[in-house]
Amino acid sequence: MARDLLGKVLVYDDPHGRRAARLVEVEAYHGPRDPASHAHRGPTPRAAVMFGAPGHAYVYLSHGVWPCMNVVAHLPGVPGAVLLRGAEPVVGLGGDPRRLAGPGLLARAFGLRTADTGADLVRSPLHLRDAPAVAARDVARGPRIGIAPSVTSERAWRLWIRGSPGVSRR
DNA sequence: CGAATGATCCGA
DNA sequence: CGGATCATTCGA
Repeated sequence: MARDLLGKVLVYDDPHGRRAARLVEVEAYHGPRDPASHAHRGPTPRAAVMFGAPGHAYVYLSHGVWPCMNVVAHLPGVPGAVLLRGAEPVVGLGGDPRRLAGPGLLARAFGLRTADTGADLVRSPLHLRDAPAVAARDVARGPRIGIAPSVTSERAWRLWIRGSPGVSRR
C-alpha cells in the first residue's frame, strides 16, 4: 500500500558513495483499471515490469528529461506501482529538501536512469530501508498531480507527510 | 505560459 | 515510419 512507503528511506549505493532520502510524498497507480497508469494499456515493453513481482523499480523518462521512479506494488495479478514524488535528504544529497520535491528532481538527484528499471529494491544497491510507520494524523492525501480531473477526481491517491519541505510545491 | 527533449505507443 | 503524447520543471 502506498502509505506504507511514507517515511521509508530510499538508499542508493554506487561507487561514489551512498545517497539516502526519507520518502514524504507518493502517488498510487492502479494498473489496467486506472487510465493514468502506464500499465493501463497492458504489458508493453516499458510497462512490463509492473506486471511482475512487487518490490522492484520502474523508472521511466518524463518529457524527455526527467527520470521518475516507481515502486512496483500490487496485489497478485493486478499490475500497479507507486510513484515517488518527494523526499527529505538523509545522506549524500545536500541539505535542501526542495531539491527532492518533485518526482523528476528526486530521481535525478539519485542519478537514476531508465536502465534502473527492474532493480530488486530489497537486494540491489538501490533499495528501501524500513522505518517506523508515520502516524495517521501526519499523513495528508489529495488528488494526483498532472492527471485529468475526470480520471483522478474521486481517487485521492496522492499521499504526503503533512508539513514536510520535501513535498512537491504546486 | 511555453519551451525543452526523447522514449514510447499507436495508427497507417 | 511519423506524429502525438507525456505520472515535469524552470524561467520569462
